[in-house]
Amino acid sequence: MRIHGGGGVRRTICAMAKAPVLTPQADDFPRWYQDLINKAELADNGPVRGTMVIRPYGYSLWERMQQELDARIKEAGASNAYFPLFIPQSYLTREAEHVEGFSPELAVVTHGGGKELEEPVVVRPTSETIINEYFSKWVQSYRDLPLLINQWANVVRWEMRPRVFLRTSEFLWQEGHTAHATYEDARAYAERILHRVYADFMVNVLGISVVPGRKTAKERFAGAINTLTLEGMMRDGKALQLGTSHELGQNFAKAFNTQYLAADGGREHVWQTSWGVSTRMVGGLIMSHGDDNGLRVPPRLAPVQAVVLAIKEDEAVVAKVREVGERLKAAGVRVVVDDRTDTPFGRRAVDWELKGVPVRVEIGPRDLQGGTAMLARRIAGGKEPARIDELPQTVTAVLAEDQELLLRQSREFREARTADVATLGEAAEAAATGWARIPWSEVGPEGEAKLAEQGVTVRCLVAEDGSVPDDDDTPGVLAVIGRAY
RNA sequence: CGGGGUGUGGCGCAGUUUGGUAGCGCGUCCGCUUUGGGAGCGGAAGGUCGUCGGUUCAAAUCCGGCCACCCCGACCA
Repeated sequence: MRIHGGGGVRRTICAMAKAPVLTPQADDFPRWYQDLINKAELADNGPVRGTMVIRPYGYSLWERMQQELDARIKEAGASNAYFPLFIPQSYLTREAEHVEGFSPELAVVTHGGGKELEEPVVVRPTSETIINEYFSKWVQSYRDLPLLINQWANVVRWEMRPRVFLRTSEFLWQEGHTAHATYEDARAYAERILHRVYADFMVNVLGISVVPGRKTAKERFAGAINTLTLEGMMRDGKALQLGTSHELGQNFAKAFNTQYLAADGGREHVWQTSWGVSTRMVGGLIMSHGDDNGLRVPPRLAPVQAVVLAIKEDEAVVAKVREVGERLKAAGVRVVVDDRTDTPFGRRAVDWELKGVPVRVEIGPRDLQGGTAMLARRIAGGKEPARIDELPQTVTAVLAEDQELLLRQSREFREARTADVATLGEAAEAAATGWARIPWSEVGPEGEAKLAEQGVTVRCLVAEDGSVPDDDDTPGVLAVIGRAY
């Protein structure tokens, strides 16, 4: 166990004698992940295989993600709506590739009201089809375009190998669906969502240094003509797709006959996009920033940015802790006061550390004399005295600083574990510990298949300057390769 | 679906080889002492050992069937 600050040799030895709170990442990363989810009270497994119960603290992380994303989505012009959970099976079969992509993982309802249904009903794996059914009614004229809709919902995809937050049979997400008059409009919108909604959120709020890119044909969403992605590197060097934005072309428009009357009187099929991020991001957050002491939540996301702890039962201490809590709250800090003095201090300190709360303000009788408190930083590490009367400014400054620090760590970790290579062999080797960048011309669909045999995939294609290439064949396009969740 | 493994208090496990009164750690509850890094001591509750059958004086343990779950290989946000 790591001791913050100048605890001294005696305390260190004492602490080291105890078993670690979590399985260390280096010992067994998946086990560490599970331990953390349990001990930080993020989630439990549900009774049906592949389902999860999201516990209050875990759900509060998701709620913060929703708040931040919802604001950005609305800023991009989309409106929220809600479509049904149940979809007629026939809808799914209308877009050939789409059905093929999903059929193995569909949950199908065959009975209702005690009778066998005439037509089975599918539990939505995504709402593309049902939304398109309605788009075709709503879109008549070019004046109805663009139509920009978003939905917050749960979806079901029967997973063979589930993992809490990363791959569950039911998960929560946001799915955006849009219809545009032109190919160019649709493409620009898919890119806008990728960069100004998703990447902005992931980089500036989650503090994850994601790589935006384009999926290869093999990795593309069933029914899309182009899939854009944001890939994050987890602390075990594996990749996690944190969000996607698709150009659907006119595939669904044709399948659902969504046409509009153009200004010149011609009938045209609409051009569409769809895009989503899910509760998988909670898993990504854990695996991007977590360490052997628990989660580390970026301040801008944190449902609890600071906790003020009363070290021991003492009237003056508890009164001061509450007062500090009020002052931090007034300064705009999301704060919790922990005055549960019936629980030992060490237990509470460890619990908050596990939950990744960025700042802990610890106040005991000794601190009151000097008008100071101990300020422990979860992200930068360390513990230092801070003047109680200056806490609102100090805490605010620390939160801002550590938000940047977390992003910097994420970026440096990813860069350090990404190798520029020239051959497939080297790429596969690099994938053992991280990612490889290799000219796409060296890989191609054949190389991609060969890598897949070793459990390595092309995460995305990027241009040399880091931008997202317009197509696979642009000269100089690089493939980012790695193992993935 | 192919290969491997496990089913024992809420959780994690030992006990099975060689049948003989069901145990340990964590958690929970009560009491006292504690509270500056997962507190200590004392006491308590809680299990028809996955399930069905067989062998036996006696089965968690041996035999057979079934069920469930987990891990590794083909899909996925």
